[in-house]
Amino acid sequence: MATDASGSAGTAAGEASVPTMFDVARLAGVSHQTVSRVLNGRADVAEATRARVQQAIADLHYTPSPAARAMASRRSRSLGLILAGRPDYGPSSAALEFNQAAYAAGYTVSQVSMRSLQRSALREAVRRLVAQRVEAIVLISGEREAVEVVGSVDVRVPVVAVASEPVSGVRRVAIDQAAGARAAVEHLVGLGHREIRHVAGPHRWMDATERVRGWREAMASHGLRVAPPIEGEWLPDSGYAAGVELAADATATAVFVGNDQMALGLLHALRDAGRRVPDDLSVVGFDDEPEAAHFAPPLTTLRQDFDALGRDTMSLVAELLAGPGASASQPASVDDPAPRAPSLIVRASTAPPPRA
Amino acid sequence: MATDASGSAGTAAGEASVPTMFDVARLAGVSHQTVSRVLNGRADVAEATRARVQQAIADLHYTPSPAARAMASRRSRSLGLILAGRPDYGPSSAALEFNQAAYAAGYTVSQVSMRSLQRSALREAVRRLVAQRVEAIVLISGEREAVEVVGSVDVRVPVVAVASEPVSGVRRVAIDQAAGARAAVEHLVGLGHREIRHVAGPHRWMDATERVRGWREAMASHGLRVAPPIEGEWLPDSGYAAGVELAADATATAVFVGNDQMALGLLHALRDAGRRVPDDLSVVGFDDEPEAAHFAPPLTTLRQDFDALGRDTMSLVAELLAGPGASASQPASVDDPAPRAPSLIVRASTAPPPRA
DNA sequence: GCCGCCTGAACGTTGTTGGGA
DNA sequence: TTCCCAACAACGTTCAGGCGG
Repeated sequence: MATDASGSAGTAAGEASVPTMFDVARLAGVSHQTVSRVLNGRADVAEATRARVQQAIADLHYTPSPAARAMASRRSRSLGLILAGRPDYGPSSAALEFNQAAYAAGYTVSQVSMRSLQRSALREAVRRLVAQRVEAIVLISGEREAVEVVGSVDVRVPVVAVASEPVSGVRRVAIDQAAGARAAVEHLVGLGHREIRHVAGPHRWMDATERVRGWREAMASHGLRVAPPIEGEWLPDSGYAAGVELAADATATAVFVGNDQMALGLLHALRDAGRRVPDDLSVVGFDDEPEAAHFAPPLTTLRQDFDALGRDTMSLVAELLAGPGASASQPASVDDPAPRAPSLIVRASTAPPPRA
Repeated sequence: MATDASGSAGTAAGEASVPTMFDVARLAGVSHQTVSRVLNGRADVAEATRARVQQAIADLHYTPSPAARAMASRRSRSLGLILAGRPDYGPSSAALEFNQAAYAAGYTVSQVSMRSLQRSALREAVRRLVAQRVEAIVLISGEREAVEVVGSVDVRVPVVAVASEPVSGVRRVAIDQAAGARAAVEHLVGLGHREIRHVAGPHRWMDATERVRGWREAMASHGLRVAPPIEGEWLPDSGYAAGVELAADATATAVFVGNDQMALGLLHALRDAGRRVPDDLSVVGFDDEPEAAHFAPPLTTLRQDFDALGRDTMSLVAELLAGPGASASQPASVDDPAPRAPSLIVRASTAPPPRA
């Protein structure tokens, strides 16, 4: 009954090596092929046999070798995730949620992180991921150039990026940054503000550009004067610098700041300059990081749902992988998901402008 | 000259499939085995042959299949990283740096992230990583239980965790939390404070426990009264709650807070209660997250070098993998690295106590 | 007899038959 | 028949041997 010629894995003297299908097959009294069918849930296996095999698998603590499986099936069941940039609240959250979704979907994600964007390093990372035979590549990085570089490498797998502007060679998932900016302006205009400044992130970031665009559009739609935005680097220090500049500007009554970190620095500068928020000047941030509710004063800001963003990313990857895989029948016509709009969180940093 | 019986990979009609060693061998006019030696940098290959093979590799854009390589060599060249907990500044930074170091060392890291700690989910993650044949498992999570759970699963690979207390079954890398707490107290005592309170993190976190211990020790060494610590949940909100409590305590002149986020909430509560910092009360934080320098007032805090922590983690993994691998000659006597001490960053939230 | 190269056999799976109750 | 299962051949590497110059 025991298969004879096959059972080679004869557990040598030294290390108790990892059991193989053959070990399971021998223990269950079937062929290795039957074990394979049980593992892959194929239909034609007798219930009794299936149970016997399962038992043997459990007894031996057998787990199939992903390497062998990948080789034979020509599928790695793994995804590549590139994280380029500072480990900020937003990207970290999105990456976490993406990882979780990928894990739930049975994929392994091999992640490569880099603190700064260097074209060659980024290209190299993509190539390495492709060499690892990942089935798709995901990029989380706000910098336009990063997305362009990754999109420009010739890979034979889907590339998905978190990006608020279209980029060739890349499928996108995004949050509607311009809508958030518009909401900020509408809120301030509703309070009676007319001189609304903007402290932007670096223009090489797509989100920064989009927020500027939304701010401009909303200002124009109300016929308001659009002063040139002040550009910062996302960090509190550059927010401080912008605050120094704005404290000297007697005409401004409100500021829409590109993110919460800069808003924090800006509040600091205004405090140092003796300008009161929101009495003298209203401030709106962007992101709603956990700290924002406790700034001085608590910050009115736009919350981005980074968790949903991460999940959307995995959903798109899954569709892309399912679509063209079936055959040529499916035209792989998967659309990028619609961007979600940020939601306005009103706190104490905004109020009607001071009476002139 | 061309090998005949072997060159099977005959590029079928449809998809241009990935080239194999045989394709390279055929193009270079050598055997597949010679290609392998070139790839692995073996000695006995003539220089001219080597060059020819390299050329063929480049021409075909050949990259070896990691699956096949793993199967034949019985090494996956991959590491497992588990991230359990909120995506805070510290863990995110350490993970980023670890990833980078692993990448530089030629390892693939397959990362699984989970927002909260559930024993079964954590065990499952470990098992899945083991099933993937990772060569080591790294855990980044401050919660004691997480480390214990991961350490308790019977895996046949090294397990390394970021942990400030010893845990069985786990190699450790850490920052000296108690030393940081002592430094905080010394700083405050040096300013003349005697009634120094502590707002701790949840005691299920090792770091929280260690900071309490350091605070106690330092207080005792100065013969100071040790009031029971207030326990929070690391978040700004719980810092606010602690602040409310402390604002009512007329005897306290200084607070050492378990992390910067809670310190922020605490500052907020004190402000709301009309207590001035540092005039009425001094505040010290922990972590030095990027925001801390712009709190109101800028926060005196203890900086942890999370980047170094991440690198140390990878270094330990590398040693562990190199050690026992060679043979039984090396007793695998690799020590855990010495914990690094946090450094005190003095800002505006601390000052001498008000004159009584 | 030493270098340089090749042949043959694993490694542990998944497809694809074809044959036995 | 209608299921179920076994044998055989990939998949793309690395590792022992061996055989020419």
